[in-house]
Amino acid sequence: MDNKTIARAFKLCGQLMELYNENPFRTKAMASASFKIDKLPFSADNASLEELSAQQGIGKSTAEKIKQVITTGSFPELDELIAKTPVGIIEMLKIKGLGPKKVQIIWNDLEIESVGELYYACNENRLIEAKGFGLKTQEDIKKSIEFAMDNQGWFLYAKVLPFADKIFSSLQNILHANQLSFTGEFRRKCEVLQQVELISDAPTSILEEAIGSLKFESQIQTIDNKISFTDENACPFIVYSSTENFAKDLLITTGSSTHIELLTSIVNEIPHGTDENEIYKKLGLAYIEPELREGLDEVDLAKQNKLPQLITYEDLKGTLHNHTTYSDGVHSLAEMARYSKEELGLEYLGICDHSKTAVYANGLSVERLEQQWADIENLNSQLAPFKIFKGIESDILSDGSLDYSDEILSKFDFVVASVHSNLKMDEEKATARLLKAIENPYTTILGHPTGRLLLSRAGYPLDFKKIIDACAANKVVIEINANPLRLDLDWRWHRYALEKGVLLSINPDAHRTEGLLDMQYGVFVGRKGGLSLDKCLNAFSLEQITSYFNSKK
DNA sequence: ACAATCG
DNA sequence: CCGCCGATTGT
Repeated sequence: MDNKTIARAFKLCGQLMELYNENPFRTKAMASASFKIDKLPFSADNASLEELSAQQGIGKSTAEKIKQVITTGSFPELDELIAKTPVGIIEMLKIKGLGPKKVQIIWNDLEIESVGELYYACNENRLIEAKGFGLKTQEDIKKSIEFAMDNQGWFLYAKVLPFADKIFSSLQNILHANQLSFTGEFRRKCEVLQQVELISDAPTSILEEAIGSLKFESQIQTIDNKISFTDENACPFIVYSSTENFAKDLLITTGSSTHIELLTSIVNEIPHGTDENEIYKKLGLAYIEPELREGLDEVDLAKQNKLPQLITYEDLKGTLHNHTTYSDGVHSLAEMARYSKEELGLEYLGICDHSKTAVYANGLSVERLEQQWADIENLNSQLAPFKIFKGIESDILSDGSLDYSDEILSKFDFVVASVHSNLKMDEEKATARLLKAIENPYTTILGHPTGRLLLSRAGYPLDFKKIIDACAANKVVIEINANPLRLDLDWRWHRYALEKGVLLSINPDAHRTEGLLDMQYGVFVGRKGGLSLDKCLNAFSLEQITSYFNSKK
């Protein structure tokens, strides 16, 4: 179990305690325990009680509760609170704009106990009757509920990946005599998906037996050649039996419906073949990587044999945009650097802690910046030829300006500019704000352009063409934020950016050493977008990127 | 710390 | 009716 999941249990406990007006000191302690667990520099899963309680702010009783969460998923106090609370009330706490105080009013005064009822109340204009609620809040809550409803049944790729891999390897062990492959959205590496699909050339009866032998709580259903069940996140899994022609069925189930339509506009019936390569060849096309089979321009490109050579994880030579304990990261500068150099074999590391306005994230004052620079220079002499670049994740302030004076900005090797505050903007305002930041001569990279959090928060609307055109004109690189919750810039805009000559950068936005591994997710969506290594800033060698940064100055 | 909202 | 304070929520 990861620290985030444990932290969530403590957070919920704190919120429920507040909902029932329990002792505010105990409530605060619970909330701070949650924060603390989230920021632990090691996995609580394999830490001892002593190690845990040695942490500032975690006592013996919290340490014991942590262990209980790891083994049982909860602890007695939380269980009791959950037991006396309707599920709908707990769901409300997850809606943006609703905290314990507001939910208490909704429950007690309006006697609403489910998110569905709450939605009706918004539509009937009844929410404004409650104290603390007005028209604006009602609209925000309504939008939040609608966003949540739209995302029902969708799952984060990264969240289902571990379970999908587990199923795959278990099945492969049993079905070693047969072929087995992921297919569908999962094989296309879609950032969010509705189901994980697999396909095998084993007959249904054998597949059924193999799946049955895995240990599942969920029910297994078989219809024709499809076997379905759900995983612990309630994500549906479908396994197809393809006894007839594995390669053809794999191809047909992998591509999006538009991709398949484009293929069937070439020939009525997709031909058979020993593998996908041969089938594409029969269609007069170059082999199309699964990630690209979305029905954009890939079929045309394959026809002209102009498909890009897609980037791979191994192509990445360094990593930009990462945090340390100087701001809100959990690992020190030295730990981040050593991990990048020794564990990942990278040539360089860009450090971009938060700028001074991001106080909630411990953003750096000019004094602390200077300390960090000295720290970096010291480490650089120790770790050479490995290089740490002095960067910053500068807030784009409400008026579009950056967060330090030009004099300070000029001292960074590079600057990632991103929006963190005042996210509620219309398209015109958001576009103008970003344009101003892009036109700032010190901006090197535009960070997470839309501010979206997949399945949790919509980004602000943008005129993407204007933004990308401005990046081209001002030679600003656009980030592919590789955090699996962001994956922003969205891959659907990569092609346009690349056509305009804009470079992209796969940035993990890591807040701990393992966060650097998120670059893999960035590579997946970069491949969907058609990114090749020569257009990816952090696929540049140390020498190349050094001269790139210098040429910008 | 700071912004938006509300009474 | 305007604008300030305190509370709530999010970043």
